[in-house]
Amino acid sequence: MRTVEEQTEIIRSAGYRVTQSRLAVLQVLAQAAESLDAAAIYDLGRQIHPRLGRVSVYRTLDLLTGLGLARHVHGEGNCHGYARADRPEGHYMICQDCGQVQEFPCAGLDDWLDSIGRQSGFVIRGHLLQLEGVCSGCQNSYQ
Amino acid sequence: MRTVEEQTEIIRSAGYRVTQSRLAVLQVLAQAAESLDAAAIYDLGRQIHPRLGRVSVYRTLDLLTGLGLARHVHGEGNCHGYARADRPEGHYMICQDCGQVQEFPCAGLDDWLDSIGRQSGFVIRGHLLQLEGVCSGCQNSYQ
DNA sequence: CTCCCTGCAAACATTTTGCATATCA
DNA sequence: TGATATGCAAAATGTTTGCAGGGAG
Repeated sequence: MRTVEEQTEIIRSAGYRVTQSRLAVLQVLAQAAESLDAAAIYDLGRQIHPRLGRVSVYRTLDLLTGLGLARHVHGEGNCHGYARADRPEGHYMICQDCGQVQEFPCAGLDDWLDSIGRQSGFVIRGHLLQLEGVCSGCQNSYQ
Repeated sequence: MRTVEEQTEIIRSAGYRVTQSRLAVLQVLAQAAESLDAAAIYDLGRQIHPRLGRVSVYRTLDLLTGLGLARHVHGEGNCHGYARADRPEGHYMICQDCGQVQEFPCAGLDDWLDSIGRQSGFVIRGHLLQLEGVCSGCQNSYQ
């Protein structure tokens, strides 16, 4: 889990400025366990930086996505969500109850994908594996 | 691969009417190998049924999705795409070259998902596995 | 001090709703 | 024939662009 300071250093060393707007979006994504859409990031970001504009949210999300600090979360429910990206993209679990996005161990997946590719004749260049279910925290809260 | 006739029978037996608009959308999805967004379905559908309206495209896609005859295709490129659905949803491959969407054999996936659930404490209720790559047809055309 | 980045407003694109009419069963 | 589904128009929603001013380096 990268700190916000480490993230700002990535922005700076890529030649971009570290601004109030960008910091606000970074902090919102860092604090939120669940994935958020642009509107939610805007609302939460205004609590940190009241002058934040919608436009900067979109532009910042593009920037962060390009730098690998954020990523899209797709799916039936939240098609336009964004979450911070710390690890290799492509695998995550979304809790249907609390909306939290978490990574999961993916040992063995690449081997399985290789065999799928061989069977189907498809050259696999990338994948998106998203699980939906209930996280351990929400399971406990039902007791 | 269900025929359009079989699909219309599913619509009819679910208590819905088989209309020109719904037929046009069905035929567009049946003819298109790749996933299409609402605008593309509208354009192509008008060639079949010129009086087709945008609204009916949206409403028909909702209906077909509910009946399991169509499904959303998400992903970085085409986040709002729709494709016909013939088999259990959740697994498909998208060709980065021609845009074709195809199913792939998913033997062993459920076992793997079970082990992921056990390791992570996550109760897995559904999954979305989307592979991106090059289909065998497009590989051949490079030769 | 300079240029990048911002926020506002407006343009633009996409999806949903209201309602009178057409059409399927 | 009667209820469902349609298409138009307009509203609502979500995203992008133009531009003058502000803030990071």
